[in-house]
Amino acid sequence: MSKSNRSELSSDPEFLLITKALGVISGKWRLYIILLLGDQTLRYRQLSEMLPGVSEKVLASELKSLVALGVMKRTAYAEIPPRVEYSLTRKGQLALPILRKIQEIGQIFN
Amino acid sequence: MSKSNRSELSSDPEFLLITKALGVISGKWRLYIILLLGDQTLRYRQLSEMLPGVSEKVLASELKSLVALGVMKRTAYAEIPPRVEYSLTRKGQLALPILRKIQEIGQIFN
DNA sequence: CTGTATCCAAGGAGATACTG
DNA sequence: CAGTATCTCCTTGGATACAG
Repeated sequence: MSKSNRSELSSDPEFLLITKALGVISGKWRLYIILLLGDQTLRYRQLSEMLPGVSEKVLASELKSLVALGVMKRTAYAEIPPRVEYSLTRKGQLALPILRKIQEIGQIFN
Repeated sequence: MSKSNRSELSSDPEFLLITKALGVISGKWRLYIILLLGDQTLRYRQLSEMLPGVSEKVLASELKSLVALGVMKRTAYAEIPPRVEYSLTRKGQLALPILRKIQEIGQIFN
């Protein structure tokens, strides 16, 4: 990383990229949820069961954020009872290999 | 990521790795600071000048955390005025290529 | 020069009850 | 089944003054 002195970090393109990336992965559960989904398609209930200890409110808002960020897509079926499925978007799948690499960082510092 | 149902996520080794990794990179400035340092050795003042808008308290506590995590090492010289140099540890250098990759995630979601 | 000590505000995360 | 709505913390990040 080379740096020319700017008066504001917010005008540094690299800083903006890093901030964007952190938006995708940071949060206590966010990265874990993405890796958990992986290449699968899962229903809300399935995700919820795979995340014991994560409250409804937290899971729902994380999923909503991930959809807004363009990481996941949400597909709702007009059935009763309701069925909603989550899967990674194309962008999410593109990022997946790098996201998996992040676990290696955990290994290095163990 | 395959999941067997455990009652607690905290007993899932993958969750622990991810949490550890997040500890290294998450925080508004942490990842940026690591990449900024890169292969160089820099003094406190140099880092401070490269991070306009980051207060002394925040920079100092981030550096302290990074040292505690084993990402950076701190070398103090018994001189007047004091001189302190920061550089990546071996582990930090090991992680560096992956950390750089994280910027690509920012690119994907731009 | 290289940091600490305080105090404060804002947002993230959690518990619980309720709804379409 | 798939979420919202509230209400509470708790932690992170920031401003500023001070210290070794």
